[in-house]
Amino acid sequence: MTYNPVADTPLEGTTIKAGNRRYRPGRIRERNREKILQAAEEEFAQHGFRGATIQNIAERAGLPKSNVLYYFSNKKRMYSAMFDDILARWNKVFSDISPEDDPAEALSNFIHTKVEMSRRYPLASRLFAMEIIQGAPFLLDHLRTSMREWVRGRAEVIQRWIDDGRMAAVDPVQLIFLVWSSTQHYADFQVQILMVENKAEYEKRDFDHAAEFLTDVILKGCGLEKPT
Amino acid sequence: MTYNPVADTPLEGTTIKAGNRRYRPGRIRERNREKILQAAEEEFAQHGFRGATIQNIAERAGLPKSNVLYYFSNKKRMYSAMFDDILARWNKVFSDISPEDDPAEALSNFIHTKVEMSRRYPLASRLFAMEIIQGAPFLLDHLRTSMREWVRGRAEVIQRWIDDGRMAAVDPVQLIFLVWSSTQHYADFQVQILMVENKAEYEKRDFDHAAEFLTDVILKGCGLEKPT
DNA sequence: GTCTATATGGGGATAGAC
DNA sequence: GTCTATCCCCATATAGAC
Repeated sequence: MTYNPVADTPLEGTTIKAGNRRYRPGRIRERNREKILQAAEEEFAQHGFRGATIQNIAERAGLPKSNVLYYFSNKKRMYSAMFDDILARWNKVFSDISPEDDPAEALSNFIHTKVEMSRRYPLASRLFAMEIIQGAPFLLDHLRTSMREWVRGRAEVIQRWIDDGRMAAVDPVQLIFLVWSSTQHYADFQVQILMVENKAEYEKRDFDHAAEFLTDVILKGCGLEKPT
Repeated sequence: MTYNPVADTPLEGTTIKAGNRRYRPGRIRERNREKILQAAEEEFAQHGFRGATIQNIAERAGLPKSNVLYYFSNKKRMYSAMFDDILARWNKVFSDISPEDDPAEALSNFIHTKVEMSRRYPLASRLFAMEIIQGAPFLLDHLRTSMREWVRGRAEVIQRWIDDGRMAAVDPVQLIFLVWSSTQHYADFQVQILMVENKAEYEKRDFDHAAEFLTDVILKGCGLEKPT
């Protein structure tokens, strides 16, 4: 495999002079990359890594196949780049908890944020689920390092709350799993939920309702009063 | 496509006489079908419909590829047959609820049964999750009919309990989703859970612990006392 | 019943014209 | 930077030998 010096390189913010015109290098590149990553998210989320085809991604993006392979030299790199994108996006939205917080309020926030994520980024959620189900070949390292650390940190905070008698004594790690699973379900199992409820598509209030329900049950289950 | 008169036909329990020996027709067939379906479960669960290959299924089953295609005339039929198998298996294990039951006991049973399913049939759970995430192309009809009816029936029972003041007023359908999502999570996201908890593999007690945790929180969340 | 050989199509990836 | 043509491999599926 020959190394493509242009593909897979991040963008720079500089401008250069070429011929007579001043232009931002990579303007088109930037837009095409975005279109491709968006299309890849759809395709990979629906068919998994092996089931996805570059041809389909190209069609979804409205670009010729070779163009896609020009921007991302191969399928694996495209898949990785997509996850970098998603993880970065998640880190931005992300809200943390600390021992000083009110447990009820913090937990309620956590649930609402996660439900909102399911609403706004259902594809990302499904993609992630798909990757985990497949054995996390690409994300194994992330799970073992960043995610493990994240869970440990949050679990410690919850344990502090319990030790201080501010909530019922439940396993903190299991509690995190419970919030994850119950909230992601609305994105990952969307089709099932819609079919069972006989709906054509989700509305905003469905998510609000789900968030309320989960907050009610989980907080109460942890011996907490719902915050006003 | 020519119709294969042997492939995809169910077995019969009769015996016939051929030449001198009396033998059960399809003994080998039966065993091979099972081996193939087992292998298909692994392969499809890991890679989805499009990502799975017949070659891989054959290797997992320890049979030549053509042999696999002899028993299941094509990929789609093999995929369908596998789901028929799984749904039948689930229906067998399945325990129902009725308005006369004690809510706490019934809900606790439901949770424990589902966790046990995740433990015993993780592949089936992942397969199902994968199919739903992909938009349920094969199971859409099942979701729209059997599953919808099932949920409605159970939701009615739960609503009766609520109307009779035997548990807190929570949305019955959401409650079913909550039990589904939180219990299946242990099968579907196994890799993530193991990585986060820094474990090499699950043990029986992990599932017992999970079931206890979920029963604690969800029952309490529904204003119920845990049954002894 | 079982396996080999093969037809046919599509997939990823590259070379090179424009 | 962009797109066409093409290579090579692997997939499904079938025909037919054993």
